[in-house]
Amino acid sequence: MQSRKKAPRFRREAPEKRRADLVQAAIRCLSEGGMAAFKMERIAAEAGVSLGLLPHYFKGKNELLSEVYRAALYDDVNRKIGELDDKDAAGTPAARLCRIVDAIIDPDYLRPANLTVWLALWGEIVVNPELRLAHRALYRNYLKSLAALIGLVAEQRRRTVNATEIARSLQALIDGLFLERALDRRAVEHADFRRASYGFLELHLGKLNAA
Amino acid sequence: MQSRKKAPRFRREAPEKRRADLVQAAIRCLSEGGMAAFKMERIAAEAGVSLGLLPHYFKGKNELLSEVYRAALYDDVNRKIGELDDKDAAGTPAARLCRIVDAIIDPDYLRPANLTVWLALWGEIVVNPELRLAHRALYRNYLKSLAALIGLVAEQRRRTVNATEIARSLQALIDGLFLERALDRRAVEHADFRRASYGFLELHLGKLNAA
DNA sequence: TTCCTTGTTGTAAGTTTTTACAATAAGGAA
DNA sequence: TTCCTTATTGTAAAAACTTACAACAAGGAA
Repeated sequence: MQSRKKAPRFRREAPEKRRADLVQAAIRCLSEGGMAAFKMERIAAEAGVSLGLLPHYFKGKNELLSEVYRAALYDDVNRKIGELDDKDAAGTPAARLCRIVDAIIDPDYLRPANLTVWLALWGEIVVNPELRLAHRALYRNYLKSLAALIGLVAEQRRRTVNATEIARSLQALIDGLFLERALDRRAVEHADFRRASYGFLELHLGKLNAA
Repeated sequence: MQSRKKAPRFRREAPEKRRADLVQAAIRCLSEGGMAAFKMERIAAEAGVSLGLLPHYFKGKNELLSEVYRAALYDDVNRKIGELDDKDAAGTPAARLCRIVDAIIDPDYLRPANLTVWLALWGEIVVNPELRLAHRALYRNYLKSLAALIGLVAEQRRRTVNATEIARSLQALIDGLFLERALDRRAVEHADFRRASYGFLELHLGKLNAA
């Protein structure tokens, strides 16, 4: 009676995959409803599993939140740092800088839904000492690498600039526009990000060959 | 026996004053612990009243949050709009612009604790349709006024600029630095705000006589 | 096929937080 | 002073949420 073979009531997943799925589901919840939507039951539903599975994978809400931070911000920023610090990277420093800027203002990355996640995490980072320390170390590292590359471009062009300050202001400008976009989707187009960020950089470094 | 006159167990306040006090207490909670600290009992304690008083003044948590939004952001931005739109304001347009910029980067205003409140409210605005609509109307209005003043300065100086874009980028730059400061208090000094904002404006409008 | 490991479920207990309300008393009015 | 209005309290019911756990079953191993 093969046709009577009952369908399994649930699917057993490899722990690593399930864990990653749960984190992704949590991120989706954050992007839809901010911290208010970061509820165990909702996350389980979003992942298509029962509530009872969560404590099996995460000791508590806080551990899940840390994992979300790691998956959403940490890995992302670290990828940029990796690219920034890649000494064997192809192209001139200016070309590498353009690649990084393009990555930072990637349209897919600047989705308002994505900023909803950032806002929620920032709101937590500011208030959670553990996350705050981790984030500071990460972010300083990132800005340092960005500043180093900017300094390299300036050096090649025989320009004297405050690379640290330019890097910080560039990131601030982009974050600020990102925020405006999240609060008012139609307020900022992707082209605005390009004009603002490249415009700002070129004021200090001269023409960059943006793609 | 006058000396035996028992001390009152509580003080009766005028409803308007008590209401305002409660909202201020809520803001203080937000600034200390973000949305996680936006709890009825904690707010009552912060205001020095009993938990039971809150439902007497606010139909629910959401109503209190709206009041907080009004008190913390709405009034604040409206004050700036009022100053921006004041046709009888003293001084040249450039001087007025400097006054506004100084107000935006007021050290007292840029306290990290204050940004904690903004972060919490932004996180809510993004997710709460009612707040979002209110905030958009308010903010567009603000940027429009700021752009108008910038346009006026440019006109006087016979410069052709995209005032709307400059206004938006200026605010984005400041917001972004504000955010960095909140996440890492020592990362951005007040002088950095001055240099960044005036530097940015002067690139487009020429020298401004910052105080 | 049968067995065994462990991922998964359902439920319920425990905890925190919000909301409701009857009783109390502050403070002005008469 | 006495009375009256209503701001305020204390408590408890209700709701929302997290955590714990015993029982079940998927799916690979033998």
